[in-house]
Amino acid sequence: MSRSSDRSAQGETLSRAVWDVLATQGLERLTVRAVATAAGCTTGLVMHRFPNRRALLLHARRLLHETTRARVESLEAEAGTPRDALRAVLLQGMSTDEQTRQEAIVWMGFLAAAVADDELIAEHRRNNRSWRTRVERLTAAAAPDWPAPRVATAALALMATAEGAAAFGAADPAAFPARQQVEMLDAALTAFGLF
Amino acid sequence: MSRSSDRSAQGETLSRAVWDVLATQGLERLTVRAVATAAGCTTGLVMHRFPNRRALLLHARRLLHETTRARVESLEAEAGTPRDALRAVLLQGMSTDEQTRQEAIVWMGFLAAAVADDELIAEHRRNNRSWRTRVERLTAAAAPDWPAPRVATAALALMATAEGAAAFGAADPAAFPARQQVEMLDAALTAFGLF
DNA sequence: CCGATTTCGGAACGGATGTTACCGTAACGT
DNA sequence: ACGTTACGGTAACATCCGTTCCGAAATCGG
Repeated sequence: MSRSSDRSAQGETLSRAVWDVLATQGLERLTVRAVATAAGCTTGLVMHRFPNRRALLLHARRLLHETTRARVESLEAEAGTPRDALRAVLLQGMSTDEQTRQEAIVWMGFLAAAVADDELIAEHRRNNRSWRTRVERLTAAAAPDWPAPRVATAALALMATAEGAAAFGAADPAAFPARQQVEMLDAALTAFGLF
Repeated sequence: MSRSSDRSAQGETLSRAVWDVLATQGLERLTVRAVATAAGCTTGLVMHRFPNRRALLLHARRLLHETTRARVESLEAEAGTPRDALRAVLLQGMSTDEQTRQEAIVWMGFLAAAVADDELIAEHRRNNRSWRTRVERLTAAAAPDWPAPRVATAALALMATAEGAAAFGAADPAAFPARQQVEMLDAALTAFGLF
């Protein structure tokens, strides 16, 4: 990494390195040295950008949320109908290609790391609740005449379905290929009357 | 741990200690010493029972699968109807009480550990595929007149829903209490015409 | 162009980790 | 009762970890 005064760009590079290590080597090998190597710098730079390892992870976690939020909002804007928006937003959270599969692995890594980290678990809960609010809003838009409790239950079921599919596809892509995940999502949307 | 010649019981005690540490301290603190402390013994015993740390984790992973398999078969036997069996079996895989919530956390820990461990990921895939076969069988029994593809898709959706609910409830039990998870499962079963 | 200041590499340190070797001791056969 | 054996605790080892520190290099102000 060449010398640069753009600190936020460095934070992003390092966060990407965190994702890289998490996706390819797992949480157990997510060391400051491994992140530095993946970013092409030394531990010195990492520890000058972040006060400690936990802050590095927390920043990477936040940037992951911000990145997916931006992608989701873009998908939502591009969608023609509310039902298309709901489907597209749920689909991007599953393991349907190498990109989303790696994100699912990274997601799991952060979740496992959050067990022993108050700030990480708080961050996860904040983000996941905002994710839930979004899915509920999209579900309500896709079924405008539903009462709120029905919307909430269906939204929760769809969230859980996508999350589970992401985990399955991430851990065993051969057994849960993209096509099956898509068919499953469409079957769920159809079953709930949202497709 | 008092001296005992029952090696398999020790293996079970140590595996339980692995689950304990995984549930309360997370994968990052899952060290041989932490396991020994949780089991009330020293590292010496641990390393006499298992050739290395990986073998310890693998054994604990296998025992977890065996334990849940036994519980699931018991639930299946006790159920009055195929639909009750399907519902009960799915429900035990979610985070509806402290017991199952901890299991979900442990499950995630093993999954995160499997990223960097060939044997663990192979074990996970084996177990998860057998789990899938079971849910498909239960779904077929609950809807005898469905064609196989429909059974497979619905079973996958239900598995994913339960898995996602387990993850949500494990990470944020306040936001995803047992009642909401049960309502969600029942809504999904109803939507698929299996309740 | 030069001194001051920031930025970063890289060595170093204390501590933790997986693993090994060793030693006391309880259990067991004779 | 006694020697053997297996078992488990203890300590040590090499390595790796997060973090600190200092010097060098780059950048900036004049």
